[in-house]
Amino acid sequence: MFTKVLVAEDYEIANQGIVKVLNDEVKIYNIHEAQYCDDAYLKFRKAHQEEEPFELLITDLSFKENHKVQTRTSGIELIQDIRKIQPDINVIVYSQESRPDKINMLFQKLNINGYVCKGQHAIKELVHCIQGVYKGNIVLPPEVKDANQDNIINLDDFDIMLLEELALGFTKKEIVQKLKKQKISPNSESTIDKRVSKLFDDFKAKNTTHLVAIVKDLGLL
Amino acid sequence: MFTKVLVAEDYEIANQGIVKVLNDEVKIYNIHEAQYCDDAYLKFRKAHQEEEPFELLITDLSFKENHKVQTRTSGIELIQDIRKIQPDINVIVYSQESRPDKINMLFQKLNINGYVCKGQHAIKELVHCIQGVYKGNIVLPPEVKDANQDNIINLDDFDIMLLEELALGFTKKEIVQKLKKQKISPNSESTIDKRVSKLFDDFKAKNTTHLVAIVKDLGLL
DNA sequence: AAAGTCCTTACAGATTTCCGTAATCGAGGG
DNA sequence: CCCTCGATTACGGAAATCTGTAAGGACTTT
Repeated sequence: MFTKVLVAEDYEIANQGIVKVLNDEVKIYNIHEAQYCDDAYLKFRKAHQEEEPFELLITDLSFKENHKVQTRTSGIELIQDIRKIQPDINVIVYSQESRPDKINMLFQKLNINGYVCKGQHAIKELVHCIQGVYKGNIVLPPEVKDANQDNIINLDDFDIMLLEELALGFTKKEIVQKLKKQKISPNSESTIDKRVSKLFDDFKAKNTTHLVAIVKDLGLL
Repeated sequence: MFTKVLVAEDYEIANQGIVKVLNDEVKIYNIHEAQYCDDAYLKFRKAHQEEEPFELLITDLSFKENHKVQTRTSGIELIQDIRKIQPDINVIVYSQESRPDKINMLFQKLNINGYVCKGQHAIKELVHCIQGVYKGNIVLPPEVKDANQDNIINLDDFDIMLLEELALGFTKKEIVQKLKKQKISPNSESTIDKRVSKLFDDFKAKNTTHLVAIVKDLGLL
């Protein structure tokens, strides 16, 4: 089993809960805690420099900013930064987020090893996840397994970029100009039209405003 | 101090944490727990019928739906339903939500007595909140106190309704028709235009799509 | 009573959206 | 080689958005 673990979670009650679960259920005792993203990063770098690296990172996604100045505001950045130092580190994300698209994004873009959803069965799922990751598996939460069958709309980077620009209030003409300036193709207004129309169909949206509202609700932006 | 308390919180680790805090810090021992909204409601009604009512409800806002069928999905409905039975019950909401507008809404629309934000200092804040509510005070979280000074954009129900309709993809003409059908005034297209333009100014939005995106991000919808 | 303010409403024009049709181009299969 | 398919692009027109100006009513202030 893993011997040295870092838990990054700003919510102190949950932080204690995780430690307790690791102790009682998984028999891991060398556990370091961090309530701030920056703190987690520093602890990680120190351990790596001293050649006693962590084997597993369990982290939340969102960290509240408060009096202390934080350069990393989200667990995503933390994971990216830590992976730069130690690419093979095992990462389990432990977060409130339950939207399948967003969770899938974590697996695809960050190559995390496991995900546990804060919720009613967090203890059981966390134990199962740690054991699975230790065996080298990718452990999806039940929420995603269920949803993964159908209902997946394949959005490429261009679609996402379009949605982001639209959500920022840019007109299609402005987007076209940006694309031409950056020499990204396709970059004609009519293609943008077509693409967005396809998104209307995909998400059953009536117009651009509706589309952005839907996508925001789904957590894709 | 309060003697009989109901804790409604689906996240089991947090649930245990609250009980522990109430025991250790506030010396409350008659604590009943509920992991489901419906469960909380039934326990409450039973206690009230047996004339041993709860004095305080501590509840989360969001409850995950799962295998069990839940008629109440949110803590808001739970509070409303419980208030119908026992209007003077003290209610403390204990939730992830940190956006001032949303928290303010809870105080204004539901007349809750206190709010504690899940976070780094949840224990201290929870204790402080319970003690304040026991003295008959309304206890705002620090997040809201800080933000309440400036930065508040006053949205009336009409504005919210407009934003909701726009986010649902209705055109202004459709909204006008709805309003006329429901005999709600104002209901002219030009007033709708003016109102939305004012919202543009308030939120520094470039167009309707941008506006809805901003408002979604702020959590007002 | 007069002046000022705020909200509602009407109207008009420039711009943008939305949704057709149609032409072009490149990749791949028969 | 030709044909098809999908993606890109061009173009056009009805509808909707956005932004002005202006006028009327309710209310307050002086």
